[in-house]
Amino acid sequence: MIKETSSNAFNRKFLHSVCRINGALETIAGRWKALMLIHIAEGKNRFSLLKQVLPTVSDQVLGRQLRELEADGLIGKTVIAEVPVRVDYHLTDKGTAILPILDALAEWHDKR
Amino acid sequence: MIKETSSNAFNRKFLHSVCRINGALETIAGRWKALMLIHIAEGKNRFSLLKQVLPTVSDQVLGRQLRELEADGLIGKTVIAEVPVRVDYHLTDKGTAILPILDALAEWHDKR
DNA sequence: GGAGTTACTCACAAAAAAATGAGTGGTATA
DNA sequence: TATACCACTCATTTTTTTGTGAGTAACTCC
Repeated sequence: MIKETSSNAFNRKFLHSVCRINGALETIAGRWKALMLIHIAEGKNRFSLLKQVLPTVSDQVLGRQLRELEADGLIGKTVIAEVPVRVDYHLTDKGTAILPILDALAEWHDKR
Repeated sequence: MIKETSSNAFNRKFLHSVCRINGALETIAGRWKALMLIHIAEGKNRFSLLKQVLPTVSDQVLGRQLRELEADGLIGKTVIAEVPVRVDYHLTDKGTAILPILDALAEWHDKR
């Protein structure tokens, strides 16, 4: 049973309506997403390659975060009919555009 | 009973160790924090003023996020012995430095 | 004495995010 | 036939985050 009026969902919508920052933060705040974007940019652009560099992420979370990044337009995917199937991910323009902001965040974090 | 080795906590530490972005995101990803920072910058710098502009936030969450922002060095507080007691918040240098990054995020979010 | 103001805090409940363990389908190699 | 690879997906549990409702202290005004 879904409560349409749960405060939680209501508050999320409220925040989206008053400020776009919340939308932006939601698309990149998934625990592994920032690192996934960076790795994809550097050529670790497949499910199994990402698992190598993020060894402790669970399959399910990795799969879901890939789907979400795709749905939010930060990455695209190409299915290559090799054997076994191979799927390559790449950053879209929007995905590429977030990288300098992530850098800025990292630098900011070192401030005193 | 606390599991020191829960994957959840382990993964968080792992991410912090490999990339500062995750630390930065954690400090600002609380649902209300970005907006709180902006309002404090604009003079809505007290508990009750923040409640006015964020009417649906709960007292507990507002209080906790203020504590966290303070612990992370983004805001400072001044207790003024009026009656009733009054507490003013202000952005630190670090808190001020995040504002342009938040703006950049908002702009980025509008990209196609 | 009772109500109101400010700035919280606490125990608890609900919702969301992340993790676990197993399973799918196609192909190819031992 | 059995095992392995790749790229997932599912049902379920665990952990974290957010929200609810009530309560606190100190003081003032009626």
